[in-house]
Amino acid sequence: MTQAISRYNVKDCEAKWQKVWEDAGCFAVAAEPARPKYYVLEMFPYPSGRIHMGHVRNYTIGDVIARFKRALGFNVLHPMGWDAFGLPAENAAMAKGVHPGQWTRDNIAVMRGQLKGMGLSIDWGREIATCHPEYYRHEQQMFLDFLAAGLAYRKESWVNWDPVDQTVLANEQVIDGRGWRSGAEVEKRKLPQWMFRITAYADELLSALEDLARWPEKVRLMQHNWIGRSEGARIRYTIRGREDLDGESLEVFTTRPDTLFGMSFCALSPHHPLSARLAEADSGLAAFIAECDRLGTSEEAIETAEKQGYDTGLWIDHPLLEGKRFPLYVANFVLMDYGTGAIFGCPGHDQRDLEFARKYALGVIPVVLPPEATAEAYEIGEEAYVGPGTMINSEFLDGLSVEPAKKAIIEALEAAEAGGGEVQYRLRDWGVSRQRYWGCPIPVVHCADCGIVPVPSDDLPVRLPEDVGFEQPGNPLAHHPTWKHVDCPSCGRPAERETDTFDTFVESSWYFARFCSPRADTAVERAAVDYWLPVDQYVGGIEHAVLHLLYSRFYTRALSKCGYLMLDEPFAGLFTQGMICHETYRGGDGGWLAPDQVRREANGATVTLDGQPVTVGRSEKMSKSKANTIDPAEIIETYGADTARWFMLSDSPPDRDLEWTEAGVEGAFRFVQRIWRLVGEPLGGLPPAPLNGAPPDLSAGALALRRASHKTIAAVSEDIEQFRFNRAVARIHELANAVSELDAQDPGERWALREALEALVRLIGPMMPHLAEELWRMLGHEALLVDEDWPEADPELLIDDTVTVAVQVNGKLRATIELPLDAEEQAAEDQALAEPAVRRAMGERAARKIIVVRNRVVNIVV
RNA sequence: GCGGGCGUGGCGGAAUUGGCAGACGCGUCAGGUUUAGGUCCUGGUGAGGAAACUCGUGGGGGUUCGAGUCCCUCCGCCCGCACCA
Repeated sequence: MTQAISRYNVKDCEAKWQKVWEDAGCFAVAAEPARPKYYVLEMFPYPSGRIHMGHVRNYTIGDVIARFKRALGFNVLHPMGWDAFGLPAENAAMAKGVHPGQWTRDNIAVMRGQLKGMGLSIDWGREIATCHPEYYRHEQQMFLDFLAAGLAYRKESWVNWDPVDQTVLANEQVIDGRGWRSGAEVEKRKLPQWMFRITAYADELLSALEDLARWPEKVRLMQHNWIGRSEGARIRYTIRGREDLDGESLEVFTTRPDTLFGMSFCALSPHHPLSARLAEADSGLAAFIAECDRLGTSEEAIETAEKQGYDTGLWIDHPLLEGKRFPLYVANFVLMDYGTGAIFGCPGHDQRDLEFARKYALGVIPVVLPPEATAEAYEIGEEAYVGPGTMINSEFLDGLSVEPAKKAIIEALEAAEAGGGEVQYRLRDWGVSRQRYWGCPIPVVHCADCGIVPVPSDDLPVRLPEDVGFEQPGNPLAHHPTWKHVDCPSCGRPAERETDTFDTFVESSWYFARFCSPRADTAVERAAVDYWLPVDQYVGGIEHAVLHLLYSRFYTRALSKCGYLMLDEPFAGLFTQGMICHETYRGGDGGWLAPDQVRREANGATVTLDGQPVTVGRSEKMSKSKANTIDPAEIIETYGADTARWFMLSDSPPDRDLEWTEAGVEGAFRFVQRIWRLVGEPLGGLPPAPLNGAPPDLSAGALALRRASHKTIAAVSEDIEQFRFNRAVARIHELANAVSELDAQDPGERWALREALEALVRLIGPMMPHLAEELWRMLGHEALLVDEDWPEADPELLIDDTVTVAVQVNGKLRATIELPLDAEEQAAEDQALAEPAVRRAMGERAARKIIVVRNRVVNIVV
């Protein structure tokens, strides 16, 4: 009854079904308030030119979820767009003379085609590109609203300057002292900047992390640490020693106010305003500050830098001890970015302070006595003591432990009006000004008379000019002959536009909301966002743990404050996928070789195509710099999208790194062909669709296959729900094996075979949609598989009537026995003791104790 | 330094959360069909052993009838943050 069939024609088939889905508008959705919705979103791509393997993995995972939820009956929103502003477009303009806009649009066209070739269940009618004025005009309006709400402001501040990209970077965009994109060592510069007041939400962004139950613990932790909440106290000191400053106060922040009586100095950051003032009259100090600036902020610089200070000659009074005064230094290890930019030093209980005190021969007074130590004998050696203990040498704090001492000292400071309790965050406000062309113009005008004037809403958008040149370094907007010259919207006199553009992370902070009503005249349509948001499942790379994912959480709150949304958290569920890795190769000259420049010889050695030796390196993240990339377009061309998708899901759990191998892809391809034969060959002998109730008196083989089908349905459903695609794949392999094993003879068996094949086809649907659709049609169904409901497992077929139980003697496995499900303990014992291998292992000894775990194990202790 | 994760066959990884370690796949070996095959089918494949068995989840120790799973300790690798007061 089986017959040989031709090979599955991947290319024709995939193109055919993609067209069918598109023509039928299968994935176009509208808000339907009566239906449950599910919003699946993958981080939208930057249009760099071609899709890479990371995209394939990202969009495959998202598409499996989208198709699965759709089959479960949800109204699924699954859109796609382009994060289209950014520096690479400008670099391309400089290198190739193409306009950034043209380059971007060309790339989008190529990549859209590539993504469509993957067979994604995307509502392409909602496609957006952030470089389009219809997108960024709304962003400009949001900025004006933020400005009015006090959420955006302008400030002169020390910034991270990327000398290669010629722009400012936010703190989150500096990795190990280097620009996140250029890799150039970042310099400190003082510039006026537009800032977003993310710190206003520091506490909320922190505490709400606890409720993000469907976010990876790792990401929540990284955000927790990034926000960096510390409880402590602000302490005000009076400055002495110079007439014009005498009586002014200096504020410091500390998390250890309990150690106030152990202080021996205060120190200012080199960037503290007071340092600058003092340096005006002190050339030695000015030189010291310049020296500090010269030392980088790189990891090595910090590790090797010695604690250094400059004695200002000034003194500060102790706030609670009459007549006690301490020297004031400027010190290289005090950060202006954190707290108040000034510290008090307690060498006994802070390692940095101790090193500083030893160097400048300052006092070291222990004020916290470790539990085992005695006050008389206790001294601080090379290590500051930071553990718990009892207060000593501390006036009214003596005898208290650390936490009560903190409370008591804060009360005393408040009473003396010299400070009080305070919470500090490591999080800084988000600097959004970028000195670049290819970004959203910041809609303000600088007027000599009126100052900073927002562009009126009616004049939006402020469009980027198309006619710009990239001949000179710096920002083309600033060099443009006419663009920036405008009349002041307020007084009408000649004024200048702001030439900075927004950080591109601003666009990605609200695109998920725009997708809900992508063609609306307003930024968002309330009914649409109220229905669709939040995103139910977001999928993307871990690299955005504290960038995009933190900015978006802030921005959503800011939009809600300004009336755009009624929502705090944009992403209810988050999944972070692992990277795609590949072996690395180096030739004789040490240069990197691409995978298609090497081959494997029969003896296992790896050589270049002309036989030269190759050093095989470890598997690393695919990157252009190591030449270990594989172009997904070539894979899809050769094997088809289903094979690429299936391989992506097969072996590695999706949150772990995936090792790309040629053998693995070929294995996936063989499975595609195998399923094709498995369904196609017995086709003529199967009962026709639709399949009605099972015939009575099924053979054992038919019943076993039915059980396998339903167990697989249950397991795969659960696995997809839990993102365990690799396990789902294994279960599907098992069902395929079970199908192969049954040689269907009678009508009951043929019935069970059709049931199994239909289950198989429906289960692979989300993962290999083209193959599944083709086979569904071959099985005789008129309707499209994408419109079918997800299969349901029959609970009765999930339970076997017998179970295999392990029999142990003293915990060691000696035999297995078949028992009826839920057999009585006595029956299990009897059967276990009757096993020859068990009797051998027991020898002459009698059972002292028998532990029976029903349906699992019998353990005989002798 | 602080925080987090991981360590299981030749490889990717399973293991119902304390109950048959190695599912499934890749690779490989043997046999077969076709034979131009890199196709397909059958069987084997943690190590040692002829077998009975013994050993085996990074190392060491512990709890337990029973540990990959729990506890202690050490080692290695990866990631995030880092002079944060």
